[in-house]
Amino acid sequence: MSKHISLVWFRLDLRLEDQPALSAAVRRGGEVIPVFIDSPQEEGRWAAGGAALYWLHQALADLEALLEKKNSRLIIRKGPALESLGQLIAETGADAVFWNRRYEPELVKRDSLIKQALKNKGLHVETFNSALLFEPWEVKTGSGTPFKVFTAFWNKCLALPSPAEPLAVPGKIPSPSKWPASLKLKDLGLEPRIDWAAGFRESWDMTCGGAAKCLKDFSGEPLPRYLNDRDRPELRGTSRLSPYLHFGQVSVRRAWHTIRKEGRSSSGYLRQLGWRDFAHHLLFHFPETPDKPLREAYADFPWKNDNALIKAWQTGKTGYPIVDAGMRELWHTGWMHNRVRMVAASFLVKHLLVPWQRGAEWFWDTLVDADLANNTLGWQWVAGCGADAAPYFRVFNPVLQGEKFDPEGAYVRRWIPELSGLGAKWIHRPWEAPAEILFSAGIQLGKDYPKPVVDHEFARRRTLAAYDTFKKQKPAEA
DNA sequence: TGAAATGTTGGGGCG
DNA sequence: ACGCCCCAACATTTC
Repeated sequence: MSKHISLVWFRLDLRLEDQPALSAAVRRGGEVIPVFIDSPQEEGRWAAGGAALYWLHQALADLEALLEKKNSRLIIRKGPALESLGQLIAETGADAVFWNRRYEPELVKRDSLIKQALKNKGLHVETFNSALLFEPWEVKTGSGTPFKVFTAFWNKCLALPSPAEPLAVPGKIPSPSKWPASLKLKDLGLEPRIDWAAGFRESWDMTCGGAAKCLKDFSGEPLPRYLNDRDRPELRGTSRLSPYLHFGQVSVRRAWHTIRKEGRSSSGYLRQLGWRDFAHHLLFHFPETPDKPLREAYADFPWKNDNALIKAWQTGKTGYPIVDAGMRELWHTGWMHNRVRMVAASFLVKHLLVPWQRGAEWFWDTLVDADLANNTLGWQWVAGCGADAAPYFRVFNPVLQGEKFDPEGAYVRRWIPELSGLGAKWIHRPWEAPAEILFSAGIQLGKDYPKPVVDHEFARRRTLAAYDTFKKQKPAEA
């Protein structure tokens, strides 16, 4: 009997620690061939956007380096996944394929077809959970249905057996006698032609080492202060783990156990990891939600699609400092503080009445942590049309949110330098500042910084009125 | 994981 | 001393 040859198909699990597919292949014995296949067309409308592709490139470069230190390699291919795997199997004589599961609807369908096709060819195929604390189908209500309310979901999760301890990095990854051909990472063209990513590089170490450092740093001083500081965008109060978790550069089980060891102060952050699982739970059970509201009646909401306003929002020129600061942080670093995400998203949907899908698309293209489950949950939550959503009539006041969570204006001043001459009293409402204050701050409103694109009070009443009309038309669902 | 409008309470100024 | 009013502070309701 010939020896085993196993393919390990890397996807959003670009690490060696707690990598169940890799560990299973190593444990099986024989040769192990790590593979990455670039096949964006199979992810359909929600193939990774620009910011995420940039990160993906760096993450793959890091994974190549980590594998080479283990005297292994990463074989890179491009094209339909099944075809690419089939070619590799033919070239190498592989008799097994291992991978970790993904939960995006297009990929669930594709992967189950691939699994069946490979099994039909007599291959050994095994898939694993590498991305979640709890699999979407493990968590069920008493009547066996998926959860739609987070707290109930999370209580149920906490009653289940705790997620497993992370697996160690394999000691050795046995190489094949002959490596199959591989593309160069550069050949995938994941990086932009024009280098717009300087701000990303300043802001992030996009490697597994960077992920480990991020987790370690957060689990120290910031963690006990998390519930106090997480809403303060000028502080480093949040974990900033989201891109690492998305690309699997740190295992969520590693994060879970590291944080939990810190004791009682950890539950607030663990709950946030719970929201991440909940988002995947919803995406898996309600696969239409990236494009359609979970509460179907909202499909008929009287949205507006004003391209000039959308552009103002995207470029951080709405005239509301907290919104604009967030949108500029996003553009520069590929990330936005969560509190500001809520405010900026709410502004697009409720002040400008732009369909939440437009916002989801922009975040999808610009966030390095763009994740279909989280993005979908977040936008439907803001629009009031999703599971456990904010009621539609809950309209964030961008001035009050700014004053509450950026009381000194430090965050606004950092991202909107043209306002840096204003003090805390006016920085979140420059249009109300006395003329002499604006003058001495060197600001000509409407020139250096825009006047508000819409009046808050007007917008608030308009959105409530729209909701009211709409609700009457759709009494059954709203 | 709101904000605004409305309602209630209680202290103090003042006739 | 007492009632009245004002209004800030807080609570509740409504959107």
